Amino acid sequence: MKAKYHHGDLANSLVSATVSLLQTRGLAQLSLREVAREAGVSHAAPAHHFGDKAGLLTAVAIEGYRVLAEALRASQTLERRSPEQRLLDAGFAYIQFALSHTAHFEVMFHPALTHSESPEYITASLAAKAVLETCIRNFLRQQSPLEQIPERQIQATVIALWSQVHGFANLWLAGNLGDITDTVRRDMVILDVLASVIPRPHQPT
Amino acid sequence: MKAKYHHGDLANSLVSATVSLLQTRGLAQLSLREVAREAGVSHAAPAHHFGDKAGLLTAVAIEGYRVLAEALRASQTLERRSPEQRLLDAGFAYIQFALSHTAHFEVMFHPALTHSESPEYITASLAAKAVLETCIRNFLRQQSPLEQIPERQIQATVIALWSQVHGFANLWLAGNLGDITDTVRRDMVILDVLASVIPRPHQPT
DNA sequence: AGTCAAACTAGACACTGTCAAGATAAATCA
DNA sequence: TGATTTATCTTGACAGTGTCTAGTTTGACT
Repeated sequence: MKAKYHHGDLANSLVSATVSLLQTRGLAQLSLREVAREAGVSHAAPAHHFGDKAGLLTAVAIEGYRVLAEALRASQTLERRSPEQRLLDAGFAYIQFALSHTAHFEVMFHPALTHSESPEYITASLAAKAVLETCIRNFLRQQSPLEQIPERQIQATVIALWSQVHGFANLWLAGNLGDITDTVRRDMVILDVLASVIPRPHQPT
Repeated sequence: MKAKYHHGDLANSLVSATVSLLQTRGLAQLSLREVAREAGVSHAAPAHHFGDKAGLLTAVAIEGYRVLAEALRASQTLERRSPEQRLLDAGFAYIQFALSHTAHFEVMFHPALTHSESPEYITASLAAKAVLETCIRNFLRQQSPLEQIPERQIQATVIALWSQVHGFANLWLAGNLGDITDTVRRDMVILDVLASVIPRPHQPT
């Protein structure tokens, strides 16, 4: 806040300003110069810290992956929950994150906007995915504790459930589920949808 | 192709050029001026036909919805298919469309890029969604022909299945399913995932 | 043939991302 | 402490962008 030459924590301030502007103006209207203006620095300051626009958005995405991973972890700490409930909790947390952190979410899943090959990005991304996978593995293990589930089927389930919640969030954010605006009904729809996709005791194909 | 002053079919040519450039350079690098260059006209020609950049992308999105609707319809014309197979056909067609028309798909589901409130857009969008919904309704009807399925559950199923294939396509395009690069295994994964989400005979919760 | 509207061009403006060079403050070290 | 080095940030410039206005060309219609 102080108007010194050396800001002190400019990098973080720029990320915050970016997220803020993404939420208000949207991705298409975002400009490095406006971010700089919002943070009260010169127009070239962001480039110094992040290299280029993609670098700044990379920082946003990494922050997003960390928040998502933490939200997924926190969703599993409730007590006295059945395996199904735990899985629902994870899916619900994923969707909650997407809908409440639209700026992060959008950037996270558009690798063309970021330096998605950078080590920090890959690390953060894989870490979040690992938490998600653990949730599903725990569910499968508790659901059929005796028999060995083939790895192939586990992977398919991970992809299926991830696709489910991810697609739901995307369609919601894109306005394709627009009939349901009421906030009360919204939670019910999410639960309905999530509940309908929990794998039943599996029959081999 | 003729270098006349009046191009004759410039609007369509511009849409084609846009799709072509989206596939090669990507959304972030797309510029109206390059589209104009690609089509061999002046830099302001696109604006005349489509108003602004969003207008041009709106035309791309509408074209996408039409192609998608047609692909879904075509997927249901195979003979001697079980209800489950028909549903798989529809889901498979949706994913095939997304992966083979990435430019359209990306624009279709980012309403901020387009004039998504325009009548033609809404019409095309709803038409495609209606085809998708019909596929799922047919499946549900044939799966349990005697009992009445509550509309609420039908809607939840539509959202669930749509989310599934949509999320799968998105994750795939974003590179989050990157472990699977082999084309042969790719189809198997898609089928695995799709098969794992077909609703079993439903038990009330 | 003459008129008019549509199709397209030409030029301008403010804005953008990025680069090079300079200014300033902090940190390091004698 | 004082000098120097280093990271931080500014300034100015450049090509490229979307869009606006005014003009030019063409085809169609009476």
